[in-house]
Amino acid sequence: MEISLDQIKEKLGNAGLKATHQRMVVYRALVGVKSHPSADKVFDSIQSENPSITLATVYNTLDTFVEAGLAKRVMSGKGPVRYDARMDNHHHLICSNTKEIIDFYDEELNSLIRDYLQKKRIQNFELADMQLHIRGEKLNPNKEIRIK
Amino acid sequence: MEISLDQIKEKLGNAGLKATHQRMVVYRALVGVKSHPSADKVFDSIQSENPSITLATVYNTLDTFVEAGLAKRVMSGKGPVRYDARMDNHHHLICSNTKEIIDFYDEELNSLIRDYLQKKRIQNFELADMQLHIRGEKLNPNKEIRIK
DNA sequence: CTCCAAATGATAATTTTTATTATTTAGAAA
DNA sequence: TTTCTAAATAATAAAAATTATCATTTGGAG
Repeated sequence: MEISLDQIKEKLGNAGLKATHQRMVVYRALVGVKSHPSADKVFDSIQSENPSITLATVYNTLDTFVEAGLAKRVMSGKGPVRYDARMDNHHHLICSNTKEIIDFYDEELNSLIRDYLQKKRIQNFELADMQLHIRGEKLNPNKEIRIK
Repeated sequence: MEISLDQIKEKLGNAGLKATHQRMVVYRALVGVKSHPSADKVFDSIQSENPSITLATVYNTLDTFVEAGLAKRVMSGKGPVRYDARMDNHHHLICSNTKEIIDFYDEELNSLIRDYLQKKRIQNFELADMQLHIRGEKLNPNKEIRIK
């Protein structure tokens, strides 16, 4: 179930962004690639179909998406910044070995943390979002991570 | 209560690292500067007293510290990687406005999350550490953030 | 359709980080 | 204490990541 161009156009519109060809392509790549790609990886993945789109444009576009609330930056430790188009609250398992960033959706955990922070009353700080970085190593790099 | 050179020497020794002058200086700066400095900031802060220490050495040294378990990388979004010498489990409030990274120590929160993850049984993944990135904005950039 | 602010391409430049290699040094062993 | 050696550092250079500049193009409001 790939995202359609119309859906992307709508997303961009809702975010107050012009629906340019470049943005459509970058957004589709970001959603499609899954693995929380770096700007460079996005560039690579669109390169052959769209040779005219510059790496600088990819950077700018991803930046724009982050500003507009269409993507998040995810940090992995070393190396380039990586991006995530999934905006619903979720967490990340970060494998120091394979550099994979694996989504960890867990509504129960979300509310656990959210409620706790709420209770804490952090003053002079408007919370935008929070995510848990769970760092570790895959024991078998070739196998998937199974939760529960 | 500044950390003494002997204490640093001991820390380095325990981590299996030679206690070189450069490492002592970088470590002291890292602990002293508080604000989760970037390599560049560490370099700046030691520069005048230690003009012979190269930026490359600062990078290498910080890297070595991370490998050896004496420091952690902290990511702030944009900009360079920042480092944290505090190794006990704690979280970070990240102000998108001032770029500040503020420590958030909370033992109750730690065990809340730790216990939850334990219960979840994440397979094929050896957990090293976890930290919560709490992103937001200081309402008044000049005032402190108060918790509870 | 026209028009213009906004976006992009095509660089160039900067910033951040890593690599290379000759020289120096901490600390183990004599 | 002195000697010796593997490890660490300085002094680059280079690479990787990111941002800036500015002339040209374009989405979409009117």
